[in-house]
Amino acid sequence: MDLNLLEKISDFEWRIPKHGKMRVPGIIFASEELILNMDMKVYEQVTNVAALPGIVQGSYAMPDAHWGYGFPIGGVAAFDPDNEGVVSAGGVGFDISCGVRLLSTGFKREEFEPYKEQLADALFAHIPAGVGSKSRINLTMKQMDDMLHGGAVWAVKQGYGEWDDLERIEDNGRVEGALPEHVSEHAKKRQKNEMGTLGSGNHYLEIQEVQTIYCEKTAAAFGLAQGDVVVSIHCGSRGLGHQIGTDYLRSMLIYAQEHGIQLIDRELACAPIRSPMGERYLGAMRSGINCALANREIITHFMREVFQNEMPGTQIKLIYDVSHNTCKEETHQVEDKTMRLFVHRKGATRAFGPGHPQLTKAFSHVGQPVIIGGSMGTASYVLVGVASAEHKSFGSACHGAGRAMSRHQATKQWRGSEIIERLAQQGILIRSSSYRGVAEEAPEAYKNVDFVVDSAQASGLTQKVAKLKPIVCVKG
DNA sequence: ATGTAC
Repeated sequence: MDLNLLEKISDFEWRIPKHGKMRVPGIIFASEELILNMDMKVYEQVTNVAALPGIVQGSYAMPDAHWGYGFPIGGVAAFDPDNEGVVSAGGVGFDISCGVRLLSTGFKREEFEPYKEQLADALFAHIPAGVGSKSRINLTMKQMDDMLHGGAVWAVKQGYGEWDDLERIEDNGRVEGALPEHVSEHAKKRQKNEMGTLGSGNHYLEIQEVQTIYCEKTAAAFGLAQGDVVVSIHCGSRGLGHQIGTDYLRSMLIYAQEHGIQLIDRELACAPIRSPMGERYLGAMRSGINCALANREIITHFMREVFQNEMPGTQIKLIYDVSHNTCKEETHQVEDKTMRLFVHRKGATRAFGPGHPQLTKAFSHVGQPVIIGGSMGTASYVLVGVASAEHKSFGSACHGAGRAMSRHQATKQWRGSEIIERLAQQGILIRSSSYRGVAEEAPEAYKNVDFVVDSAQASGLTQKVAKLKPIVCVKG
């Protein structure tokens, strides 16, 4: 991206001044180096989003931003429902409520070391992963609707997961306002036997070691100490979310045509929040969120079964579960006004600071855990929400490393088998059904997650708590 | 991300 197009606010905050059809400025939170390496497409997409009806305050890009469908991945935008505000399927993303959860195993690295090979094999055997992976759970259409209403709460009621998990999931494991009747039959059929599956792409289940602690007090509040063995699960709403995105993108395009709405980019198809189309999408999207929350809960259950078999007596506790592809109705302060807004976070994590009324008791005094999934074989981070993010980004932070290179380009440059061998030499075990998938996820195909997280902290969006180093990675 | 193109 050309720095000459931006106004520098600080070393880590840059403004795209309002021009053309923009209703608000664009703001990119990143170091000069990250911005120089960002695609011009990010500039275009942040600018296009700024022109959507009802957008409030700014169109934001996080330090991990890259080119996405319509909205950039790493994009945050909030809309006023009472002033023409819209909801956009491309603004949520196709993998609705894709997210990461972090769990503690109670083991230290030295205790775990002798078990790592057998755990890697058992997890890979027990948890379905890869393109089109199928589950041993097969839901009826009635059960699908119950799941879409109930999210992780439904999963726990079915015997997958533990009751104590729920208060450690965003929205306590289930969002209100899901309307499964607005999810197509086709979407539900695709998902019937995909509950508890990892999927492919950048999704994974990883066993990690807490390598560095940046803030002892917050780490202790989260239940993390140096040398602890933890598990991260990164996945979303699988075929269901994707089908909802596909269905509503088409419907929103037709809606725009019928209502004479001019779209700068067809990929930004959207509908007013206060319209039948907007309400139907929101109801379907919330069903997608519940599906992803249930999916991560079921995968957690399968993972706990594996630990129970291989290391009997293990108690695995959920630390937190965040989503990073959502649109949520939230209360925010805009200048001196309190507003109800619909906040799109696409490849961006909610990051509420201490004292935020939506946080559960466990985190109300310390701030929300923000879990950053790094790329395969590289570090992940645990961050904490800070109050300053509230007025900067509607309480949002980055979500991962962010791609630096397309999947196609990555497969031309690396071979999966070589990457697995190289990581094995570093003591990192990869288990995957697809060499091509591994090549697409080569560490070098991503931005440096350290730089992304440092930028997020320096720009006042979040604070570092801990750095996690991979030990075992089960990939799709 | 995705039954990696209806």
